[in-house]
Amino acid sequence: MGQLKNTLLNALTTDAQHRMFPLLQRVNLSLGEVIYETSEKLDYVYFPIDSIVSLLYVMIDGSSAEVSVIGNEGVVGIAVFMGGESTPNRAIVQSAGTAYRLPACELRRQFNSEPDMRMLMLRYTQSLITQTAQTAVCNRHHSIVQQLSRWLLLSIDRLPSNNLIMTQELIANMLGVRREGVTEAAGKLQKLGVITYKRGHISVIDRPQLESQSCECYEVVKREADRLESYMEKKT
Amino acid sequence: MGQLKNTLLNALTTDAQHRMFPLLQRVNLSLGEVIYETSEKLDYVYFPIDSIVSLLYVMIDGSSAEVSVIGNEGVVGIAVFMGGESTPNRAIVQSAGTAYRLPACELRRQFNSEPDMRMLMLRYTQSLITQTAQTAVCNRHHSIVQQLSRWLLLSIDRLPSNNLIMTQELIANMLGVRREGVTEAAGKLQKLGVITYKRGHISVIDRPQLESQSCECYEVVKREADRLESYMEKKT
DNA sequence: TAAACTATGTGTGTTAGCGTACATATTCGC
DNA sequence: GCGAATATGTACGCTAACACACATAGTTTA
Repeated sequence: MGQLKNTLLNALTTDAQHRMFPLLQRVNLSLGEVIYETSEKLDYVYFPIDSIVSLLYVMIDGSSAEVSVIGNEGVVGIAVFMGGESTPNRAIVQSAGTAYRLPACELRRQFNSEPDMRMLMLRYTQSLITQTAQTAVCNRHHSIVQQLSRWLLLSIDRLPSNNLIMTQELIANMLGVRREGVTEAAGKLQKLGVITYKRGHISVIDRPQLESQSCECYEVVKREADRLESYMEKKT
Repeated sequence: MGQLKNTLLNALTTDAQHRMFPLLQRVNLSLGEVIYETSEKLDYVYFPIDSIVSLLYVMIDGSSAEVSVIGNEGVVGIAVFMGGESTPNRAIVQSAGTAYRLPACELRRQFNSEPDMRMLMLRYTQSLITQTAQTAVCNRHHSIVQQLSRWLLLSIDRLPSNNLIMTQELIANMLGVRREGVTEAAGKLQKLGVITYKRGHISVIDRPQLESQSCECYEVVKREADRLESYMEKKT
């Protein structure tokens, strides 16, 4: 079995990959597409390849905040095997691209019957929890510049290049701040020579400096994700 | 088997309870006790009876924030079965009381071998994730009064009475705000006749009004926890 | 190429929460 | 009961982010 371009799928045993492959469907995800809505029952799960999906909590008054980001290191739809079947959040495509789609029932079946598959999914879930928890702390303590930096790092880590297609308005929705706040923060980063941007396009040109502008939250999440991923070396 | 006074243990099949009971040890947890430290390997898990445990993320500079609360509806130490063995947070006793303690390896064993046990633990984990995520949103958008109200509700839901033993200093650590901010917010709630407090003791005297002072976050988390709990009706 | 739309920039006043400093009140140890 | 330790109250200036208003600059459509 060749590279499946998604860390979780790659970590499966060759056997499991063979079982899985015929069930996977490659689909395109377009920017802004809502994969599932708050409390909606999930019919499919998605393993991003080069797309990024954000999990957003949306309040009654419409204000929102991202609680986690999922790229080719993960899977969208953990509620399927966690037993709840839905979650009170929205999953929205933050960066257009492709993903493998799998019927929810198939994942659930394999999760229940295959211990390896289960461990894989649970370890990933734990790293997702860490990300969410760190977001909570970050929202409490850090400035918009720090959070924007963290967010950009999380994004480019999940993309093949350092460019992302994303308006400041959308970033503001993710971070749960005003669009003007993002304009200001992005302006600062640009003045520092860390990024350049123009109308819907952002390029990171100095990653080390971006890391230094970010808070420790990025590092904590990354380190924990790496630690958990290191358990998941491929077996055959 | 009588009532075990912890929702999760109660939801086990009678068989499972019989297996479990000899392994459980009733322990006292004192206020402020650290159950486990950041990235510390877990030797035991704890099922609170009338105690409350907070999961805190602590930053390098010492500032902190609570990401979830665990009472007799849950278990402290999910990392044991999620596969990571540790998490980058601290678990600290927020309200003194008792808990059942179980060796980590026992829980892990039963989690892997007993599908019922597994589903139970995973559903609970999902509700914990919801709580963490909602905390992230709440930290972003809501005032100290709202957050304090939410926090008080979460606490008294897990206690037998409406009184809690807790200094404003500790609450401030949980919420990740200044102690003075808590003093001010608590003063407002007292002036409104919602709570009374004196030196380390807080009493909720008008719960409905406390709910109206809180943000929607409390409701969202509670509803989701109830939904997930409703799956876990005891089987025999 | 003009008009409509979308994205970004900028300014002004407001406010919640912060940091700091210190005062007062309550409880504990001896 | 007295001093030390701990908990709470209050005040002042400061700052980041807010809400709102509007200007400018690209991009799409007709």
